[in-house]
Amino acid sequence: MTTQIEGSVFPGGPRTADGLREIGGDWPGGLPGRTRSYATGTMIARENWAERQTGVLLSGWAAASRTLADGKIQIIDFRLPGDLINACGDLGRATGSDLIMLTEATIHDFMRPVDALLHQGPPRFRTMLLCALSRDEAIIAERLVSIGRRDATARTAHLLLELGARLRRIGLGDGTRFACPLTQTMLADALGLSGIHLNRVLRRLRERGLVRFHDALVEIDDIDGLAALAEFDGAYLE
Amino acid sequence: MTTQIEGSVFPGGPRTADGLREIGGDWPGGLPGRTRSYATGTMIARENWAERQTGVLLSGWAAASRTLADGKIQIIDFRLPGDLINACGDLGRATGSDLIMLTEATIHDFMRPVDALLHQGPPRFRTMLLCALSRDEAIIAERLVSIGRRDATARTAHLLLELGARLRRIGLGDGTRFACPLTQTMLADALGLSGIHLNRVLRRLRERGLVRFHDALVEIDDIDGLAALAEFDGAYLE
DNA sequence: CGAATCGTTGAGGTCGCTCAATCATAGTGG
DNA sequence: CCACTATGATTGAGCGACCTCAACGATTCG
Repeated sequence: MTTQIEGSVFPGGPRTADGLREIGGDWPGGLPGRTRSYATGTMIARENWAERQTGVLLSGWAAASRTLADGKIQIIDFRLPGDLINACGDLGRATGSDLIMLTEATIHDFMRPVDALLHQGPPRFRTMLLCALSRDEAIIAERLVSIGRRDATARTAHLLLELGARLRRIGLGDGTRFACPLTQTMLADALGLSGIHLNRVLRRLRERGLVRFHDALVEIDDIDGLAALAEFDGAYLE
Repeated sequence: MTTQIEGSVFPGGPRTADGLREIGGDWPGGLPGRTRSYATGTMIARENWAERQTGVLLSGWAAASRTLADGKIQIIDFRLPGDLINACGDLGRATGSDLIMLTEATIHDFMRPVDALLHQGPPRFRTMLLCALSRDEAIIAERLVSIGRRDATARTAHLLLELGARLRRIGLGDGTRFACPLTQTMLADALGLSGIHLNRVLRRLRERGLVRFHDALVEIDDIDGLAALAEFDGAYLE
């Protein structure tokens, strides 16, 4: 599955996010820190976030999630290349969610408390940190609206459109066709649905000619129809 | 209703949040900006967030919310005294939610783009801004988990416990008994439930001896039972 | 081939929704 | 003082979106 994502759909596509380049460009001495790879399925539990774990996801997909006592899982947000990881881990609060690698992934850790980064890093970094945090919040808020007040169909459509738009911004696809290494169960866990029901929702969306999701590939056939169904407005993604 | 909150339940309680004092303490010249009052029900639509509207809620309750095309409302978060308002309004992204005053409220605007505050303000302010943002995100994420994966009863219990804990931190109540100027409909809109169903949920919680909500007052009778039911852990509130 | 994972479909149950009515309280104008 | 209205809480009845349990097919991998 990972191979599919990394290799076949966008063979020469960029593997590095714009956001990362921006950070690196202004940073004295380039990009200090340590880059590490993680295998698919690696989980960093929320108790294990050390203060130096503020970093950037360079490649691959990950998910911030929570697991409840009865085993139910809620994926809070998917992390795509360029997204900050654990932006505020050492400010005194528990991070609150686990991070699970959904593909092979590489993460660049800045190796410093985020507080030091904030005060000693270049001004541009401060702005970026603020931007990244506020975007995270906007994304989560939008998901909250979806889960709280949209039905399963609109909710699903909305998430697929969001993923397409986010991937397009980092050069992975054109917003209508993109590699998506998620299982239906994972998608359901992000949407607050059961996997079985999501399966039926996807079938209906497919039968209506709106979007197909198969073989780790999302193909949006009617982006206007889908956006209308979901009331999707990508402004919150900047 | 507002009088009830302001006057009777916690007659001498602090009206100013700790967080605000912290900001003011380090700020050169005290607390520059402008303080304005708003009447109950005043709404600042998300299109109207000007860049200078970054500020702090000094008193009263407000709600960040979204209204969908069919009229359904989702309250994304309640804003309590000390909470930042529109922390990232001028960073290029639409704020994404309306702000509605749920009581008479006063907001202190810093009257500068948040970017200027970030770079020119005291270092302590940068840290606070980051803390405030990450806390907002944690709160919203926790609500997302609730709405996505907890049933209506646990969801309701969780929110009431959260409100109690947040209010306690700013000196409004002891976590088990606090003024709450919300209607059941508002509570329902924050929880992704219908008002009618929330009413039944509240009745069941009352009959089980866990919590009572009446006359703009929440009284938690069995905080341990309620926390167990909701799997509540207040660590995400710092 | 056996095991594991994922997707797909059917059947039935339930949680939470919608529609509708009633009651309580407060405010308003005559 | 009393209609009249508006808002919010409460309860009943019926329905539907979504869940759970269960089975089965397809694919991959050791």
